[in-house]
Amino acid sequence: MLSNLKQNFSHLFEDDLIAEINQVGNLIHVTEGDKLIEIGDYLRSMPLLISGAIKILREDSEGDELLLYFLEPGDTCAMTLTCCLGQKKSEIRALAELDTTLVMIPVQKMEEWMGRFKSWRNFVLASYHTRLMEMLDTIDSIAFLNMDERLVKYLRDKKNIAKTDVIASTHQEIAYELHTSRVVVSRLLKKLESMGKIALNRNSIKIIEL
Amino acid sequence: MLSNLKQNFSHLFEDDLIAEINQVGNLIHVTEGDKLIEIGDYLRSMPLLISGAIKILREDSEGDELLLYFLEPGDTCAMTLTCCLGQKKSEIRALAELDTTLVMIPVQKMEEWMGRFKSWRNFVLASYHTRLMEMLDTIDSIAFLNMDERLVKYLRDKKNIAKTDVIASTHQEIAYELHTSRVVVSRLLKKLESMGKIALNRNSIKIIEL
DNA sequence: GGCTGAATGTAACTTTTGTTACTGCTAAAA
DNA sequence: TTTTAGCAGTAACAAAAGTTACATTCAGCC
Repeated sequence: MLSNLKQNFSHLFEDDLIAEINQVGNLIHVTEGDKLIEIGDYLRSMPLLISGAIKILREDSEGDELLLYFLEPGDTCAMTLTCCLGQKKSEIRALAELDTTLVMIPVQKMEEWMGRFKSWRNFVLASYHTRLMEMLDTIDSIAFLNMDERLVKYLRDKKNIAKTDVIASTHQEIAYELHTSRVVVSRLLKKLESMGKIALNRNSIKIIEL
Repeated sequence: MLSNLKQNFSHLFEDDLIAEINQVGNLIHVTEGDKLIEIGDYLRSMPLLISGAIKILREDSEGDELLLYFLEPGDTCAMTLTCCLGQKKSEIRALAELDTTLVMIPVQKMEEWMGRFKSWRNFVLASYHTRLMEMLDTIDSIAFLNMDERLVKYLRDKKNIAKTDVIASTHQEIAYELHTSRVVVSRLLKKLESMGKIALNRNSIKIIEL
């Protein structure tokens, strides 16, 4: 575990802290599609992402979803931080977007480290910063962009996260994450295809140039 | 200033910290409509809200606005926190919604206090928590609600912030903050009036029952 | 090979939101 | 008092998004 940890976090944490994380952290692997957090869960540990990607989703009153953002290696879940510290229920759902490896840190430790390690404090604050910025970005998208532009952004994000030009999603799945309907997604995808920007196949979309 | 401080923050901070805030903090008053932060500003101090209210706005590429949320007494600006610590430009605009009193804390102090005062750490973390929750709420509104519901929510919020049933805004102002057009706002307000929920007057809206 | 269920394509229509254009009203300035 | 600028009301239309309904295609299974 140490080697993996260092790869993503050594530039952030001093060796002492890395060693402690190595001691108390719990290394876990999850597979694409696995659920990590459900809305309403109480959380007792926070994740440090070693590899893979996690998607964070919000749910409306009808049970429909909206993709908020992705977590990538080196990230932690800011929502979890605040939930742990405040003993609050989770307001979001977290699913593995890819096969993912993470280190789980017990709440007590993260509180203790806030006092002991300046680098930990900075990491936690920086995490909040990036998360607030991601949320702003999400707000920009849904408030300022039309669905066709949001779809293009979504495809770009997916491509960057999975590091591949072929996105393995159905139109229905995309519709869920953008909080719209399958018909709308099909319509707009077709338009993108006719513009030569993507190629459509059953269960997958190839990005040509976006 | 001490007395004001204690009123809003004494349950959060130990006396030592209150005393220090009293020493290094800079008490300022602003009038409704005053601009506190512009997009792109570098921030060198963080505000603690004593009285009044601040509205936080986001801007799109065309220069149009969107109301994100309000800050109330006892709050601080989470965006400012991250900007200060990360030496980043502000991503938001802050305007005085009401006549407002705040204490400005220099960046160096807030960093120092993070190490020295547990209560300060908790306050900063709790601030991030509430702000993330507010942002989630904003996302819920724009992603899941129709304009008529958003308008109702907006009017309720305004009423609660100003603690009055009469909202002194033009339709144009409301349209800016909801990122829609004046005609749409007029239309929906008229509908609310015909349902007996509000009463419309020039430059003001009286909330009857929402 | 034929069956089946999921995925996709598409037309037709509705609803919601945004836009344009013009009206009249009101408060404050001249 | 008259003028004027900003505010509000509303009709008519356009665009974006959501809905319904049905046809077609495809992969995997029997």
